[in-house]
Order: sequence, then C-alpha cells, then structure tokens
Amino acid sequence: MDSNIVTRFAPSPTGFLHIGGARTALFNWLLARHFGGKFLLRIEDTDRERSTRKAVDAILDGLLWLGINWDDEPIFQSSRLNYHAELAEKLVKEGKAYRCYCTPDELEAMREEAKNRGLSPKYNGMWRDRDPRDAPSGVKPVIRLKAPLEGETTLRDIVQGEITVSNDQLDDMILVRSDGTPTFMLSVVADDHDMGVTHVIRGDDHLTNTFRHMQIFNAFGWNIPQYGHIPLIHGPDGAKLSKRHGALGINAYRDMGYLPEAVCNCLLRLGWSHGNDEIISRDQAVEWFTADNLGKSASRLDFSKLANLNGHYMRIADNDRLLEELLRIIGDVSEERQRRLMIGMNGLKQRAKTMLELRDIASIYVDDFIPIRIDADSREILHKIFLKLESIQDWSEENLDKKLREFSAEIGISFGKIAQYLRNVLAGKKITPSIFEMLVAFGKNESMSRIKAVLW
RNA sequence: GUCCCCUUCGUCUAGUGGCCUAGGACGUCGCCCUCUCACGGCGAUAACAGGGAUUCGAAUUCCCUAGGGGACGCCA
Repeated sequence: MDSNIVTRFAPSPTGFLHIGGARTALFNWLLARHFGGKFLLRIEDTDRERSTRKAVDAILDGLLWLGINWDDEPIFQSSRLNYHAELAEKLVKEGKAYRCYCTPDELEAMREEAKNRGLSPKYNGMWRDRDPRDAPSGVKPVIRLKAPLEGETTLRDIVQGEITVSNDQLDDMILVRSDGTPTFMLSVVADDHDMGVTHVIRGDDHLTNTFRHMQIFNAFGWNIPQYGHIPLIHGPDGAKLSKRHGALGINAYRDMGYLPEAVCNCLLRLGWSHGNDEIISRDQAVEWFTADNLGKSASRLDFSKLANLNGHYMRIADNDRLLEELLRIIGDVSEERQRRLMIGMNGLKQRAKTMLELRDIASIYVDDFIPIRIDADSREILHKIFLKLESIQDWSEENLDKKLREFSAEIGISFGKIAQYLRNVLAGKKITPSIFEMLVAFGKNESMSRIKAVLW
C-alpha cells in the first residue's frame, strides 16, 4: 500500500447516514489519509424510486459534521447508467454475457426447485447456451453474466482472511434489467474500476456480493480491488441495529448532545484497536490506522462509553466553541448572560457528559432569577453573609475563597454550611459549580441583588 | 433449506505457542480529595462458549458441537 491508494464510500441515498455507514466512511477515510491516498464519494442513487435529494444532503452533512472530507466531486451513479449498459452489451458481444427471457414465474419455480433439491435458490442457466432465435416475442430480456460453472473463487480479504466459495454457489447474475438499466452489481464494479478504487472497506453484509463483483471484474479483465469486510454494528441487545435502538441518523447524535470527535473516537474503537489506547485524536488515528488491526467480530454500540468519551472531549474543548454550540441549542441569550456562561464555562463543562447536560447545568446562568423562601434562622445567617460579601472589594475567586473561610471561622459556622446557603440562594439549586465561581460569574452586583431579593 | 462469517470480563477490546495465576477502557461498587455535584486519584468486581486433537507447553493451531450474525431479488 502506498500513496496511490484510492478508497471510497458509496452510500445509497435512501435514508440518513446511520452509525454503521459513518463508521465505514471513517475507516475508508482513515485508510486513505494514513497512506496519503484519495478518499472518494459515490452516491449510489440508481434506485430512483427511493433515492432523494434530501437523503443525499443528510449524508453529506453528516460526513462533514464528523470531519470526513472527500476528494474530487462526488459521483452520482445515476449519471452513468447508459455507459454501464453499454459495457454489458460489450460482454454480450464477447460471449461473456447473454440475454435471458425468463419470466418472474419461471424464476420463482427454479428457486423453488433448487430449494427442494437442497441447493441454494438460484437461476439454472436456462438461456445460457440457448439460441437467441428461440426468444419468445414480446418478452424484454435481461442480460446475465456467464459465470464460471466449475472451480472456486477465493477472496483474500484484508480483514477476514482467505475465503473460498465454490462457483456452483453463484448463479448467472443479472447485469442489465429488462428495462435496460444496469444493476447494482454491474454499476459498482464499473464505477470502482473507473474511479481507480484500490481498497474497499465495507460491511460484511456485502461479503457474498464480493464474489459476484470479482466475477464481473474478471469478465472485463480488470484489476480487482483489495476488500476488507468489517462486521456490522449491533444494537445494545445484540440484535441487528434497527430503528428501535441505534439505527439513528448521525444528526440524531448531534441532537443528543454528542461532539463529533467523541462519536468518531467511539466508532473508531468499535472494531479497530491500537493496543490499549482508548482516547485517540484524529491526527493520532490517521497516523495509526491501517487495516491490520480491524476486528472480525460484531460489536455493540455502548452509549455509556460514548458519554464518557464525550465528557472527555467536552472538558478539553475550547470554551467559545462550547458556548457557540450551546447557543445553537438554547437560542440566543443576552450579552450579560453570555458573559456569565463564558466565565463559568470551565466549571460547567466538567460537570456535563453531553451538550444537553451542559444546557441543563448552564441554566443557572441563563434562567431568570426566582428568589427562594427561607426561614428566620437562615435569614439571620444569610444577613451576616450579605454584610460580609458587601465589604469585599477584590471580587476574585481566590479572595472570595479566603475571605469567606475566614468569616466562617469568625462566626463559628462551618464553611460547608455557608456554601450551602449561598449555593441555594444564588442558583436556587442544590447542585451547582463552586460558589466562588458562581459569585464571580454573576458579578458582585448581581450576586448581592440576588441575596437581597431573598432577604427582603 | 444452501453457502459464508463470528465467539476473551455486563460492554468495547489487548493478546498471533511459553512474558497470561489473561492486560486496558467503559459500567458497577468501595475509599480518598472536597463548599454540593462533577473532575481527579486509589482499589475491588468480572471473561478465554463446550468437547476433543496437536504440542514439553494452547486464549493463541486443527477438528467437532452449540450459540450468534450475514447472504441467497429485474434492492442497493
């Protein structure tokens, strides 16, 4: 492998970019970046019924959000349909493919028969060597590949190792439909060849397709790319990912408050490892990633691990970036409140595992103040605290800390008690960042007026 | 039904014949730190699916069984 490697991600735009697709894209991207090659994008929109522009946008946005960029312009497979059909025609001329006039009913009967005989359900080659002059009139034919009948096909998969399948397991697949449009099998092969793709990492649900793809490559006499089939990601219950659990669009993860670098890191560790390393930056991943350490067994997405990773990336994230992202979630707030958020961000971000949690904790700096009610004893102590605070000029965390601890010793009330009063009065909550941080974030004026509002 | 793949703590994984009385991370549970909550630190918990074979020696190689997954369309 060298800098000439070309990888690709080829989603079909029939829905959003789900977590499995995102991981496939990430692996291909990393492989290309690691070796200084190219990462290309191909939109497989040949199923006109189900493909939508909206889905294309969702996929592109999702990739961009994850920081996965692609080289060259994305290729839309639909624009190459005629060309693909011509290629098939060429194979027919060369005797490597043929027209088949079977009806759906006949095909159904064949599969049924094969099944009854204990074989895998497949086409029986009925028109393979039949004279085209026997063609029934009025039936539009499909074009099928003359696949080898004997021998076996061996795939040297860069993840799964050597896999051999007997050729009699594979039937003469359809290359061109009766309406003249090429099938996925043909289009993928032709496009991968034309795009110069050298390495394909994809889900192992494609494993059996790969043997078919190889036969088509061979029919054309083209070089076959290196394949690496990675296991699918399963839901938390071990079953196939479905809408119920993790099969959400990547945008859903953003909505749940995850940072893209956390999602990437989590995805990267699902099926790939580098010794005992867990937290792996993007640059580090590019440096370390090769197909050698890809795992062969299926894995599940663990949200608590994602959350842990996300907490880490939030803690090391720039405060202004977090503020920007927070404002995106809660909408715009006054300058004064933004100022408080920025001052308090260090304390806020280490208490949140997701942006949503950050939003909740940050509410103390954003929500309108509602004075709590206190009893007479508390009022007396709070009044003393009020007078003390009023006398403090240097409104810094260090000085407030020093002065309030001295004060605690003077009046013989534990510092914990004092902190508890202040916390409750300033924020109206029992769980908050440090009281000094809040005092500074609110500023002396606001802090004093909040205490006043409770006292009187 | 046929073919293919997979199987180490609850989860993600390290491990490529001796360094493994199996390591790390998340989770969980304790303790410490401490103005609450977090963060951080320390510790505990917990796994080689089962059975054969090869070998002086097997989580690591081979075979069988079981369980799980995937593929068998004029979808991609």
